[in-house]
Amino acid sequence: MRLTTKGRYAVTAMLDLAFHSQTKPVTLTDIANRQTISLSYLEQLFARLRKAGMVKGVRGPGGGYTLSREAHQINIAEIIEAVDEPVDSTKCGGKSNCHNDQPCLTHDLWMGLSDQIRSYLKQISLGQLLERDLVSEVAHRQGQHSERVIDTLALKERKSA
Amino acid sequence: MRLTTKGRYAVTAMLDLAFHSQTKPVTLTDIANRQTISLSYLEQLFARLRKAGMVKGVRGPGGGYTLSREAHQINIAEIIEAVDEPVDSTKCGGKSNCHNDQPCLTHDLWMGLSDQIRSYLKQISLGQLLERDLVSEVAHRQGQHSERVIDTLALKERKSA
DNA sequence: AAATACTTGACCATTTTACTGGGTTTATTT
DNA sequence: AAATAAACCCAGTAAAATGGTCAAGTATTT
Repeated sequence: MRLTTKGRYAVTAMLDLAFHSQTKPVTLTDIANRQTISLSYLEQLFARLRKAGMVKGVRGPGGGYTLSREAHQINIAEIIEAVDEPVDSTKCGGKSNCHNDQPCLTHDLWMGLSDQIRSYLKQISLGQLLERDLVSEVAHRQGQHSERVIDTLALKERKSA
Repeated sequence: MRLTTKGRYAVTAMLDLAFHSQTKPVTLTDIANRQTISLSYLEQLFARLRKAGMVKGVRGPGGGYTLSREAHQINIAEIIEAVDEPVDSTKCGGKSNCHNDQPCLTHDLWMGLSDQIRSYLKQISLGQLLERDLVSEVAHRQGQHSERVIDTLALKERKSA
């Protein structure tokens, strides 16, 4: 499990999509404008998200993207893994001749950590992120009330329309 | 909190150091050989780890590096943060004029996740990683007994001497 | 003094990231 | 039917990060 800006872009875009696609598909152009991510980069990311079966593309005017599952059925780990190239982090490439090499031991220790993080992110759904749990937590960190955060989202929706 | 190969290298090297520096300082050359990391790259990493106060350099013949704290007093999060350039992941650079921008809202949602991961890694010490907890967990995943894993470490120590 | 070992800085190749720009298909709207 | 709006596709590419090299130091111990 790697955590890079790429994964953050993907999660950000999915959050935006989950929030705005309640009624109708959302165009990548809209997401690009709201989140200040380049359109073509979003296309790359969504090509992977689509192949991973997390979003559905609707062509033609009035089209865009929608979640192919409910927001609570999509977890953060799978979003990140969908866009992240699976890097072979072993030196030996997983060859079985590597049983007694110390690099592979420490590598395994690291992988153990990585797995812990993955399973943690697997427990968190897009829906949860949007709902009170983390929103209110963030709001608290910012010394705001969660109503205000929600208002902010609604405000932006109108502004970008 | 980013999780990249750089952080993995640092944790790997610190694990090696913690294990081999029980009695005397360990040279970066030794770590480089055992872990197949380039010496110069290790030098870069350890320069940061030293500035972060996690290791001490001992100059002169017989010198090398030692932990400046006990292995149980060093957590994984601080190792990673020591070598990771703190990337400003906000678009607005944390300016206060950004209160109502949605990029900052989703950014904050992401940061909330990131904080969770950080605090998780903060709970895990180098010492724990070396001891039974995670070693046996890894050994279990590999279908081995932990004795065998420990043996592997000892084996390498002799081999590289 | 000599050997060892850390320090520092400049440099560089490769890979990944993030983006640009050109298409093509599909579906809607007029 | 024509225009249009959108996904979808693909080749290229600039910028950044990664991982590494080289060289000239400085400090310490023997």
